[in-house]
Amino acid sequence: MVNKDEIRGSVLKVAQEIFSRYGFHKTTMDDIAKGMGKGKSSIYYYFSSKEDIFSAVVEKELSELRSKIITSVALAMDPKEKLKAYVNERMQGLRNLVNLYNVLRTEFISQRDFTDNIRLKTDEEEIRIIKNILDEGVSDGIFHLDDTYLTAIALVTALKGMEVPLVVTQTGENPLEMRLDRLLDVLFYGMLKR
Amino acid sequence: MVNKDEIRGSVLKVAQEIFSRYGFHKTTMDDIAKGMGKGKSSIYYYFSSKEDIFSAVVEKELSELRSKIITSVALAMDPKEKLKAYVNERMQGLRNLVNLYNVLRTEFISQRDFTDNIRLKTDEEEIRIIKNILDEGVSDGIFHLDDTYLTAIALVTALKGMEVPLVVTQTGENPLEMRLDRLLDVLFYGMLKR
DNA sequence: TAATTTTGGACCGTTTTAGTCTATTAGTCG
DNA sequence: CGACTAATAGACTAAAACGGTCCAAAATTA
Repeated sequence: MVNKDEIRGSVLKVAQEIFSRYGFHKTTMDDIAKGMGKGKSSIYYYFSSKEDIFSAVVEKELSELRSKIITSVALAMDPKEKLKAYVNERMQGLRNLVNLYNVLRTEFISQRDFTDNIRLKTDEEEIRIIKNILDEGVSDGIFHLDDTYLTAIALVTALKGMEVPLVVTQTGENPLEMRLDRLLDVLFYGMLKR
Repeated sequence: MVNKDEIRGSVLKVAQEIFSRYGFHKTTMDDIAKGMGKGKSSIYYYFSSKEDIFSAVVEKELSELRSKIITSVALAMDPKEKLKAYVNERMQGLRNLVNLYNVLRTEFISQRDFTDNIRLKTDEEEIRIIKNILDEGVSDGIFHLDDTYLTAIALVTALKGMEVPLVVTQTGENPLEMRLDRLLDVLFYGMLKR
């Protein structure tokens, strides 16, 4: 036994690439096995099903983004900087996640349970993180908000809505960044004014 | 009847995009039909088979590249400029063709007849075009060549060989252009030197 | 209205697919 | 070496997806 987790990791690496390229349904277990240079049975030795691999890929991507965001936010000084850091990190991670999100959106429409579970978990976590930042800002007297929870929801919803044009306009200059900056300006204006 | 050829054209447009994204085998007739917002039967009303559509896509792409090259070459003044124009146009068209060529290379290894037919036809046409340019240059006393046919074959072979690294390094700077320029220099040097 | 073009949907035989089973190899430890 | 375990390949199966057909119903044209 070399290292089971290590091989599991490289399976996920291979799978992530193929999944994000071809989508869930067009990716076959044989594709992944071939990408590993092994037989299909070997893959089933490390994972119990195709969905198992896919969930693991999504989870891995999410947790990587999560930890990046957390450290980046922790390093920022005041709440305003933290929020900016959060949005920046999220935008970076977005590019990696876009394909997977896209897969979820386009391919699991008929399998609602699966999608909704992941999306719901993600959304709630994001809302919580942003709400914490906003709360901190409010108690510091920097933000002026009646309801930080609702504001966090609005921000997350806006961010999610922004993913679509990113998918559409993958090449050339990226209009998302500009729009997110504008959004941020508007939000800051709303929060900071009087 | 609106215009049968028009609809055929838009089917090809849709098919070209899906084929070059997913490859031949991973593209289903239902994908193409869905891309057209129609049922599968409608597609079979305009085309007789999946391979029929694929061939038509390749042919269309080739003829577009062909006419571009021809006009560009015709506009150039002397044979040296014509050869340069040819290579430049071919490089441009290459980017559109790369995916399709890639599909042919990677997916039709087991279906030799199909691939060889298309490749052979293409090669012979390219060789003929280049040979004509070289002949013109020789009779004008600009190129010094013993066998323009063999030289044309060498050039086509070289150009074809160049496609592979283009596929591999699609993003960022494109090493192909540099290498083609070098190749052209070398060829010109060989042809022009006393 | 009648004739023709175009379409959706059910359908069919075949191929591909996710997943299983088993036998075999490679590696470890005493 | 020999016994045990980890890891793999490959044949296999049931179910799904696939390319392609058929036909009746729209939609269009005349």
